[in-house]
Amino acid sequence: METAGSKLRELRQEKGFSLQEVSSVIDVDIAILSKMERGERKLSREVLEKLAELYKYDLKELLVLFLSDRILYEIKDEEVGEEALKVAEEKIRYLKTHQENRN
Amino acid sequence: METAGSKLRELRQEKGFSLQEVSSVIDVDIAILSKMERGERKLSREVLEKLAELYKYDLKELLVLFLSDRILYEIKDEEVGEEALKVAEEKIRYLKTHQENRN
DNA sequence: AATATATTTGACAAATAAAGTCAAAATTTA
DNA sequence: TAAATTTTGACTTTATTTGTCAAATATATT
Repeated sequence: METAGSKLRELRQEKGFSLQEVSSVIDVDIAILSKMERGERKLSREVLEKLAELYKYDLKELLVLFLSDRILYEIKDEEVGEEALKVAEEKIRYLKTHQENRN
Repeated sequence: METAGSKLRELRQEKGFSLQEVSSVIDVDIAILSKMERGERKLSREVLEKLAELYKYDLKELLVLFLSDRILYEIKDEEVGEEALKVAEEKIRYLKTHQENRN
């Protein structure tokens, strides 16, 4: 299953970067990068954005993976997970039509 | 929009409980209950379960609200939120068919 | 209006979780 | 097998969450 981390690893390898190289460019510890790519540590939005830029890859596409990973984490072990997803969809549409996304 | 908190407040009022009463029964501080009902503090699963029992209300239904609130929180300000939801749905179906929900 | 009851607010402390650092171990590549 | 790369784990620091409490506010009752 494709995650933001697995996608980032794929991109890094395609570009031929080592973790060390990436680490020094974006100033994030190698160990953390390694863990983020493998999903052992939560990927931060900040790192995601830096890597999208470094790899010249569409940030939105990565964000979709990133957010769907987080959503999945909330519901993966839940019996009612799918239903919760549907309700969340209804709610987000409601928010959009009612412009209640202030601040 | 209905949230787990607003539903719990509604149920409490229907049953005629005060926050104090609920507080002493389930042993959670009044201030926290007040905040949880209004969404100012994250509702915990533990409290949700205790209240479902106290109010004799379907836990699964409350869980759907609870989880959808959490999902919404992840994506509410995101341009690609809806797309992320759809991808999350695909992923959860994938996990279900591949029984990768081990542990 | 005054009192009692109920709820909300905010400041603070305690507990928990997340994020960062580093070196040794393990793995992969040349 | 040596060099380069990646992974692991222990540890520290920082940030977030959770709990506690009393004062402030709001709502009900008499």
